[in-house]
Amino acid sequence: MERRPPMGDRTGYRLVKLGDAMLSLAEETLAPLGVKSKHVHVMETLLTYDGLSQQDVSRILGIDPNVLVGVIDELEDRGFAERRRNPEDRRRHLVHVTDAGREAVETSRRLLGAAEEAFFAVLDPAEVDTLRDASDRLLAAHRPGWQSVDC
Amino acid sequence: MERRPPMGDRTGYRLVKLGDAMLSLAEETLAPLGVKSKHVHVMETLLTYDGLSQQDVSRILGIDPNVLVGVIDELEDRGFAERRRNPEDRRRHLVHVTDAGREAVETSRRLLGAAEEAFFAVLDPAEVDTLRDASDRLLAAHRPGWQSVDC
DNA sequence: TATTGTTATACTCTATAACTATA
DNA sequence: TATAGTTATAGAGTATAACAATA
Repeated sequence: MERRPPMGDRTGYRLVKLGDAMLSLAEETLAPLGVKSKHVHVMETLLTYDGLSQQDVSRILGIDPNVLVGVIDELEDRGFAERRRNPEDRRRHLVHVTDAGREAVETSRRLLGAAEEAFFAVLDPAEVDTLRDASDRLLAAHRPGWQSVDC
Repeated sequence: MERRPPMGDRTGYRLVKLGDAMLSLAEETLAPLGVKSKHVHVMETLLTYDGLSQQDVSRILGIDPNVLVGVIDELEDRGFAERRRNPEDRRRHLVHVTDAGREAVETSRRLLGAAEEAFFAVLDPAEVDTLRDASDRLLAAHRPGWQSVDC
């Protein structure tokens, strides 16, 4: 007999499941690069802003500083980043993204772009626009720190 | 200085964050009832279909049978469900939702409905419809077993 | 004294496999 | 032998607090 979860009608339930699906898509897409999405997020952030401390990165991404330690350890293991002491404040690290790391980020952009394009192919372009726009406004309204963080 | 995560432009990243936000909304809304969303999901499923075994429930909801054991233990602790042996196959349990459980489910529907209405208030009704419809089609296309499971 | 990065700890989730009782 | 429910165990993720080096 064919049965389905009765909460499937609820928009919120669908969006939770859709979020899961998008995360799985990202992780599966990035697996061949030997990294998870959080590694790419950290590298993207480091490449966008100059001279960030680990604290800055953790504030921008909303991940705990103690978690960031492990992520950067793993980036160093893969040769994608290097910790350098900040000479102006020797408590801080300036985390440098290597050429290999930059290349990995560029590949990840290409792979994720293609994966998402395929994923959203079942929708009209106008629907994808609405998804982009509506999710942005919902997060701006309900997630403090979604748009920008002071640091 | 004001800084934001550079991946915030990616639709997939937004939908992951939106899924997180929706899950938090549900858990915070249900907290006063002393249950998490998974407990409500199990009760909703039991109330919708008669005579389900725990295996059936775990197939419909996509949660592992060993996890379901703990969820039903907790529902019994709160007086929301009772395990009864199936006399036709004494290996199986018929899980019965008590009156208190049924009442909790009804309250949860009311609370979640109100919480979602407030959450989506920043959108036009047409945008909410698109969100509902697009998420359904994306899940149908990419999540095997989203629509229905055989059991 | 306060802050940055790090380590230690505990708690939750999840996934796998082993075990029991029934069939 | 196979299945339903249960238990045991290990791994990942997360959150909190303590700690060393530096300011």
